[in-house]
Amino acid sequence: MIKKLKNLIIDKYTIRMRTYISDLKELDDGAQVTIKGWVQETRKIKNLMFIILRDNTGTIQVTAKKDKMNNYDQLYDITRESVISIYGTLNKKSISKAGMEILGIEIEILSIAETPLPLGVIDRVSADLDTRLNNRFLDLRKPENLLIFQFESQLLFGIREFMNRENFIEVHTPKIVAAATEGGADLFKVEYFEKNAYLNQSPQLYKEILISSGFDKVFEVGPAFRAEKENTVRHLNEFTSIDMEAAFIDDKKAMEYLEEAISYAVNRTVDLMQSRLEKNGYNVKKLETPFPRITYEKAMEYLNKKGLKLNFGDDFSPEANKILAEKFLGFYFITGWPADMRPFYTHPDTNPSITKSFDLQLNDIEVTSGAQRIHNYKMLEDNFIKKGLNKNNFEFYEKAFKYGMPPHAGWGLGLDRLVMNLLGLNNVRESTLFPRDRTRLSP
RNA sequence: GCCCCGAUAGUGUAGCGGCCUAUCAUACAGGCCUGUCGAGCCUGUGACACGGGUUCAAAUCCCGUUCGGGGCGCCA
Repeated sequence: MIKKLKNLIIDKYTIRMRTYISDLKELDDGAQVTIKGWVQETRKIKNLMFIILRDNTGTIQVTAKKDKMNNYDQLYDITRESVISIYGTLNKKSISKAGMEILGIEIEILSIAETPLPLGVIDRVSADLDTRLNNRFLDLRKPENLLIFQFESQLLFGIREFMNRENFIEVHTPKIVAAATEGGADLFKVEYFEKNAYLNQSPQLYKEILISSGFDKVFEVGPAFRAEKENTVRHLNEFTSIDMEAAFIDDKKAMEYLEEAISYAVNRTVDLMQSRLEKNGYNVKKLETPFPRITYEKAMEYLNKKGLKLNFGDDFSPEANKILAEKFLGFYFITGWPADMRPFYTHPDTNPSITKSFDLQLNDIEVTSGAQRIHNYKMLEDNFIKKGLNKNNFEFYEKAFKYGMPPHAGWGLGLDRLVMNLLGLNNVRESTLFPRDRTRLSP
C-alpha cells in the first residue's frame, strides 16, 4: 500500500496562502482556505472519511467525500503522520465536536509516513521515556510536548526583555577553554589541535572579566557542560544556563534581579498561554515578589527540629530539600552558605565562615546559585591557596583583578530545571529537546 | 564512584519451572460501512535482549555480557 502511494509523487506542490489551524476561528463560514500539516488520525467509512489534521497551532477535522473530490482514492490510503496540504471550505456549522471542519476540495499528499510508527503520537498506550527520546522527532509532535518548548521560548523571551530593560548586555563567551572554571575535575576534555582543551562548565570567569572591562551588567544564555557521572532525574551533562553578573551590586541586589526577572517572565508567559497550558495539564501559577528568604543556619535548625541530624557545613540532601519544600512551596532563597561549600570566588560575609551567597530553590530543586564575588586581588589569591588551587591555571582571570575590578555579584540559572519545575515535569530530560546524560549521546 | 531494580510483538503489558503452539490493549494489514469524533464489527500479521549453565523440562532458576530505569554522592 505504501508502495502504491509512493508512486504518486509529490513534486507538484501548489503554493497557496496557508492558514494556521488556530486562525480558522477568525474566518467566516464558507471561507476557502488551505491548511497544511500532519495527518493525526483518520476515520474511514468507505465513501466518506474524516482526517484530523494537526499543525503546531492545533487540530481540525477535515471531511472528505468521494463524490466531491478527484483524488479521494489516494487519500483513502493515507497513513497517520503523513504530511498533506488541504484546500477546502470552512464549515462553521459542523456537527463535529469542535463545531468546525474543513470540507475538502483538493488534497495534496506531500510526504508519506511509513507504518507502523515507532512511537504513536496519540496512542492510548504510553511509552517509556527512553523510547520517547529515541524517537524524539515523533515525541515532540505531541502537542503537550511541543508546548513545553513554546513555554520555554516565551519564558526566555520574558527574561531577555527584563534584562534588556535593566540595561544588561547579552554576551557570548567561549565554551572551549584551557582550564577548569572552578577547579573541579569534572570537565569534558577535547582535542584542540596540538593542545588539550575543555568544555566550559560555566561562564563565571568570563563574566567577571567583562565586569573588569566596564560592561557593568552582562548576561548570557548558553550551554554548560559537566562531566559528572550523575544518574538522576535532575542532572544533565549539557544544559542551558542563564548567567548574570553586574558591577557595583551586592548579593541582595543580585537576588532582586533574579526574582524580578523570573516573576516578570513567568507572569507574562502565563498571561499569554494560560488556557493552552491548562488544557494540556500544566498548572502554572502567577508569582509575587519578594520570594521568601531563609538563612542556611535557620534552615538547618528547622531541619534538625524535623528530625535530621545536620552539622554546619553539611549540604542539604534531597530528603532535606523535600522537607523545606513542604514549608515554603514554590520559590524561596537559602542564603549565607558556609565558605567551605562555595567556590573560591565567593565573597565572605563579615563572619568569614559564611559567604554572601544564595541558592534559589523551586520546590525541592535548586534552580539558581549566586553570590557577591570577591573583587579584592589579595583576597582572591588567598582563596586559591585555601581551596588548594593552582593560581597559574587562572592567570588569564586573575589578571583582570589587578587593574581595577569593581565589587560585583551575579548568578547562574538552570533553564531546563526551571521549566521542568514550573510545569511539574518528573524529569529534566522532558524539558530538554535532545538531552545529554550519563549514557545518551543520540539523537 | 556506590547501592537497588528491570529487559516478552511497532508501543505498553500479563505470565515467574510442565497448563505457553505466550495474555491483553494499542498499533499495523485486509474486509464491511456516507457523519465519524477513544468510531464500530469481522479476519489476519507480529515478541520471550545476547551467551553459557542447572533440569527429564526454562520466558520463568543461576552466572556473565549488553542495554535501560531509579536512588545516593554532587550540582543548575
